Amino acid sequence: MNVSPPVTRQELLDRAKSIAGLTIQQLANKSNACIPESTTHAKGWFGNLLELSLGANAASAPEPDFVNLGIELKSIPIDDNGKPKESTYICVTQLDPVALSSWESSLVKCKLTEVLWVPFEANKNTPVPLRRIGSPVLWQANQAQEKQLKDDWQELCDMIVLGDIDKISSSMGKYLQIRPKAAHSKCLTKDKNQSGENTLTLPRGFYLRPAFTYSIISQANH
DNA sequence: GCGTGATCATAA
DNA sequence: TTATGATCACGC
Repeated sequence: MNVSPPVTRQELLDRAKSIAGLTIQQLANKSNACIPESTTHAKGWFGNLLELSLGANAASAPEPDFVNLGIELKSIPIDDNGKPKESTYICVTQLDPVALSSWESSLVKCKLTEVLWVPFEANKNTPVPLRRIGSPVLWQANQAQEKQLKDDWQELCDMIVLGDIDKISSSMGKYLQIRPKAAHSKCLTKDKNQSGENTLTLPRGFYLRPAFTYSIISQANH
């Protein structure tokens, strides 16, 4: 099945609503997709199926999934209580001071301008095909949320620009955190900070803490 | 290696 | 039980 990109945000939301309540098995059938027995070696599998099902541009580029709408698609695993099981990956942490000069032009803000969150059951005791898809939430940060994200981002980026990236801990940041994002811990990328010569460091990414994503997806019940 | 999609596995 | 640090798969 080849799904064309949605033309309007309402169309996108309608499509997401139409798959809410389905099991992963039912959604996979629509796309003639095979379900992995375990997600251990297919970590991004559901996210990819969701993109396919909703008509996202399958490009692996640092831009929103629905470029024409400026909307990012995120699947989010929840437990029996509806709480996120994991933090949510946003994007890589750029190490170029120029790219980090302002929140307004940051990759993080770009990705989080508007997000379609699609929760799904991820209880270990439930076989993958029987897990159900939840109600989608189309979200934009309110003023308080954006301020906190910006503050976290600014604090973390200040450290990167100053050459203190190795001092950054995942425990920093209230909503936003920086953690490793690589194939393995031996990966290296160039770190061109203000302190002088270029060094190599482990690639990292920005993540949203579960407490924050929970406040977002529970908006649906407010 | 970089960027996409993320979850795994173990220490705290 | 939770969160940090590490890792899996894929296209290019």
